[in-house]
Amino acid sequence: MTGHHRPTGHDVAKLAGVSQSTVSLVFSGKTTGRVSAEVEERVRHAATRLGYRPHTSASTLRAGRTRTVGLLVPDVTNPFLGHVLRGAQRAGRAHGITVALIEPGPDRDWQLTAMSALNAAAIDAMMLFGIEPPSAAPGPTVLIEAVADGYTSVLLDVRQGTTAAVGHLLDLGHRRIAHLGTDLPPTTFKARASRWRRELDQAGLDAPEVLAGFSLQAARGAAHQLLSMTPRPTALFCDDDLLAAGALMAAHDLRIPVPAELSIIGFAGTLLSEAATPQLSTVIAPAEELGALSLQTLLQAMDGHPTTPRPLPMTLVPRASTAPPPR
Amino acid sequence: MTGHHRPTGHDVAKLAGVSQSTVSLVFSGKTTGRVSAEVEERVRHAATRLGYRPHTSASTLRAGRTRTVGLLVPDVTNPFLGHVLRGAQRAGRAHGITVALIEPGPDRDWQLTAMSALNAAAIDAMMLFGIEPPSAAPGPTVLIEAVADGYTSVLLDVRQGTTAAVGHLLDLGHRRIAHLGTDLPPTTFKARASRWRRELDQAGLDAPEVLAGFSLQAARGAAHQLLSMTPRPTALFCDDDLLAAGALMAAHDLRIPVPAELSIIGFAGTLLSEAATPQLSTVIAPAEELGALSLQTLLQAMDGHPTTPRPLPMTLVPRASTAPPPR
DNA sequence: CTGAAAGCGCTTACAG
DNA sequence: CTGAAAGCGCTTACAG
Repeated sequence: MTGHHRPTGHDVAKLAGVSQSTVSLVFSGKTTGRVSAEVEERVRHAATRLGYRPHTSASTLRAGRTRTVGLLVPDVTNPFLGHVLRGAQRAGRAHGITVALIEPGPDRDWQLTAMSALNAAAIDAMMLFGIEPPSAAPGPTVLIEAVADGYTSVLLDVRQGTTAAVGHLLDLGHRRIAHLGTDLPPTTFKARASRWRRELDQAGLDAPEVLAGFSLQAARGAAHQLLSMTPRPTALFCDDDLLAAGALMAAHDLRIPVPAELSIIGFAGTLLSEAATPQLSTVIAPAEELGALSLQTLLQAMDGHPTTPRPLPMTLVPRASTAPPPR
Repeated sequence: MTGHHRPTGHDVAKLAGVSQSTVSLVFSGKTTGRVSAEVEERVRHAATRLGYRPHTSASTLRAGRTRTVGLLVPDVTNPFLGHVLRGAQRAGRAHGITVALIEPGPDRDWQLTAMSALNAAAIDAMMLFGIEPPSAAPGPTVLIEAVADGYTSVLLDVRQGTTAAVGHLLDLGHRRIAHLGTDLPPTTFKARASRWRRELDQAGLDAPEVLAGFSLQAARGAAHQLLSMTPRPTALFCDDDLLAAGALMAAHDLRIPVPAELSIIGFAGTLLSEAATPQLSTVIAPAEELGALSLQTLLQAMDGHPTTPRPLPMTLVPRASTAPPPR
């Protein structure tokens, strides 16, 4: 808190009997063929004694890189997000990269403001999750679970996940499998809708679809709509566990027993699906892996070796909310 | 991505026909009595034309402050956390402060490493949430929902919240109100336990207590224990909504109808309490307010005006998981 | 293998 | 009210 001015590279150099440049070389890991092992050892020893750590801002200013990337999201309270962030942070740690979580706020201008964090040199690059990208990327950018012209994407295999979910319901014998979707912009939601439709078509079936806002209450309302149709759907394929939880509430409201008279399946595999009663069948997304892969993909792009990783597979987890339809 | 080197204060100065110092003055808001309104206007205009933004690292290096504070937490997937972070970020925005979310990782050394982020000048100060503080603070620090010698704390009024929860159950007529607690270190959990005990004592009652790890499955197991006691508790006071959700699972396992034969009340007011079936009665913590207040308290401490705000009141929300005991 | 030196873009006394 | 100048702590050619 007080006193001792923070040790600098000069202080270390003096103690080790070398120049400040040498200290810098040691700490930036550019030591091979430049600094002898013995000198490096002496420098590290001196640094430890003084409690020296390179000053991030000084190095950023000089080198023009912050070694921080931003993860931009519309809503920091999204339960899925924590896992993605953790995966990205862990992957970043190995490369000395920090991941900053940024919630630009709901309106479009704020989003652009956040993008220009890049300009302000606060971050070197960014990952967008649930945020619509500007028409031209202001810097190295990766989209998570979304696709847009001119951008690199890291994706879940949502089509495969949807097929697994709908297939599970078909296997159980359901014929009226409605879709409780959401109208959020990211392409991931469109993919669920179109794949659901395709699966029904292939089975020669049809069923209604309702799009709801991304909240418990919105989903509850939308599920009420679906469940008051005649004939009533016997199963609900929901775009997210949150929506499935809302559907569960609606079923409860209407005294429709789950799974005896109604099967509900979610998507994502968040805590919500586990905590629900009955526990929700769902399709688990490998969230940490998604975060880690996004970060790695971003680093590759920054190194000038852009790659497009293949979509990550999702895993069907049948639990207590799905069963054969009543007859 | 390409080209145009980033505009600097010099570029703006040249365009506006002033010196770089003047540009700096304008952007650090130290303009009163130093720069005329007319010149300020000219500078801002030029800056807008060039898309100039001050370089954070340069200003950090020179001024010795990053204007970033860290929010350190043991688990970024905690559903309560998002709201705290959002409150802190919003409050920070008004002061030009950025809040960085940092998960040091489970083991003690990492925690110390994270603390020394302060030394690395990445953050000016920090807020600890669910993290045990080192014996001496390495810099300006505020504890959220915890108390320790030599530290400033920002607290929820957990005692009042506990009294509200237990009182609610007493009012409904319950006499065997067990406690499903957790053994996490932060003092907030001890406060719940002792206040629960006091409320029972005052009513001349006694009841069992089990401490569980902070997870759905641990809570489920602990609730099994409580619910297999004779006589069986008619109500469960749970330290958190997550634990209450686990208790709900246990009741479901044992075919004990909630709330007809068992009342369950949670703590926190997260999405989980709303999404549960039946919806959980709980005591809502003002999470965003907690985050905002923590940040303000931290800023005050950094300005040399430490204050200890009074604990934030919690709000009882009776929902569908509590009812009079069976007779 | 090692060091002297320039300079990244700001902030802040200081002089006028 | 405005400007010239020093310097924050690094990185990185460059010279030896």
